[in-house]
Amino acid sequence: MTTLETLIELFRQSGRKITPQRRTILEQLMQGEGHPSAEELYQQIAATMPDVSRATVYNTLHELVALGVLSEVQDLSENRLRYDTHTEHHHHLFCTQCHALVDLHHDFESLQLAPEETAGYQVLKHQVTFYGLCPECQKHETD
Amino acid sequence: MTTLETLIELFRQSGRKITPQRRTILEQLMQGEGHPSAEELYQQIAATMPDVSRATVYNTLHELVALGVLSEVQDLSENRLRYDTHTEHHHHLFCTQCHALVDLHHDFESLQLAPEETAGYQVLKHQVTFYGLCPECQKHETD
DNA sequence: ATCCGTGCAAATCCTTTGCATGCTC
DNA sequence: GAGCATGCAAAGGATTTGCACGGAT
Repeated sequence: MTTLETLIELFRQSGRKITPQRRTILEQLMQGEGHPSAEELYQQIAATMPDVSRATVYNTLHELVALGVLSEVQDLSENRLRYDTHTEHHHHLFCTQCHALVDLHHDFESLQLAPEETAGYQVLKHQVTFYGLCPECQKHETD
Repeated sequence: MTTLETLIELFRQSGRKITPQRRTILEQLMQGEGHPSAEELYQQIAATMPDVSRATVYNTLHELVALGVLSEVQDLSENRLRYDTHTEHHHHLFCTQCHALVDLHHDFESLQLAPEETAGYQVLKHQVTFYGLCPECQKHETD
């Protein structure tokens, strides 16, 4: 997780301008807990800043992804993108039924590939996704 | 990988009907190598069966996912779904620049979660994604 | 003063849906 | 023959784009 100040500094240093809209978007992202979609974020921003444009929200999200401080995850159930502020190394628990997504912090040390396995890729990081049923969906399993 | 015959049998046993369209779609999926999107698949089918409807392709893909013989994977660059016929246990190599996706068969034995780490999830399987640069994008890195 | 960022609205792309017809079982 | 699958076209939803105006540096 990055702090708001760091983000603003990052924007400035990359020649981008800090506008009230962007500041609000960054604040919302930093204080949020989950993996918001662009629309959800837009709704939150619009609550305090009624005239924001969806285009501005999308635009800012793309900037953040380009800066590497935000990552996109696909939401298969809703068929849209969600955004994750945890760009540091972490993993996911994914419910195959309701598609809920939970962050998981755990260090798997043994995930190295032999050079001949990488298909020529220069591997920079990895992520493990565990698939299964979340507590809620396990309850409904008995139906 | 499943065989065409197995799939057809699976359709029949689940009370679904086998139509020429579905047969063609299954054939294309089985003989393809990559991770096609619905549209790419539609184009391939349309080459030999000009009147197929996109709706039929989407419909059949959903049936296959429901039957568990096909899995959806995210394509962040094009913002659409891709389909993977390899539902058996395997992993992915993903290029963060061009978003190319390569299958990787390797058994990581030590990927177990302690009960208290699972957030109540009943974990059924896991997948490791390695992020990095594919050979092509490494070449362009020197620009 | 210079540009970049914004809002608006239209456009685009992927995917879903409704309905009448046709085909599998 | 019964009921599901199909094709078509329109609808829906997420995201992108063009453009003139306004604000940050």
